[in-house]
Amino acid sequence: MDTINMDEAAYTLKAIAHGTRLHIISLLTLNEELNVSQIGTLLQCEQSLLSHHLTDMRAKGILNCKRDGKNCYYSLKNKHISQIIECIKLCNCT
Amino acid sequence: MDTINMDEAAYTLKAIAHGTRLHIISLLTLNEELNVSQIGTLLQCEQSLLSHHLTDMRAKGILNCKRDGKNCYYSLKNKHISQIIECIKLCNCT
DNA sequence: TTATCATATGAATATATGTTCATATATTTG
DNA sequence: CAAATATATGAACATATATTCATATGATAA
Repeated sequence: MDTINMDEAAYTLKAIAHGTRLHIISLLTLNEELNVSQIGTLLQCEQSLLSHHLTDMRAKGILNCKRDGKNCYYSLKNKHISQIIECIKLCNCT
Repeated sequence: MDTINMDEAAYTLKAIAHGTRLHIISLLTLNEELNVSQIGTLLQCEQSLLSHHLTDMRAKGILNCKRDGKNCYYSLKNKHISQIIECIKLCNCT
């Protein structure tokens, strides 16, 4: 309940409060890991923009990244994050 | 999983992705309803700023408001929203 | 070893969000 | 009705976030 925790929670929420980013989380909930091109194709998102999103989400502790040859595979750092989407949908359906 | 739902979810998330706003939700999780002055005291938040937050959260469907005399009592429109704080804390503790 | 593919980076710009301050409105009380 | 109290509003400003574009880096293959 203290302010500091709320700010930390807000920091994480801000990192995901965006349609494209939630979509990325959704894809990585279903797929364990995907490379940037795969995500780009699935999301119809331009390369550079997607890269910025991924880099930022990684910097903020939402995603993991591992390189394999030319490709970079992203995955969820903590799967609990997926629940947020479910939770919000419940809120939006009232 | 479709984009439109993600944008809707993002809209709601953006409305709460802020330390003060999460704190408001936390207070209203514990208290059912509180008036603006009470929230202001508990949060140590300046009147006008708090009012902007409350008005916006109301406009975006997070809060309900009912006037009783000079006071306005705010409450959560959908209690599911409280879970988000729990959920995020789990994510931040890894 | 250069051409190609996958991804990242940085600067510029556009847009959205948060904060402050002054002032307005609504309600109650004297 | 005038004063006091509770809350809201709007404009100005500050700051953060998103998007685009050009270019860089890293890795593989020809």
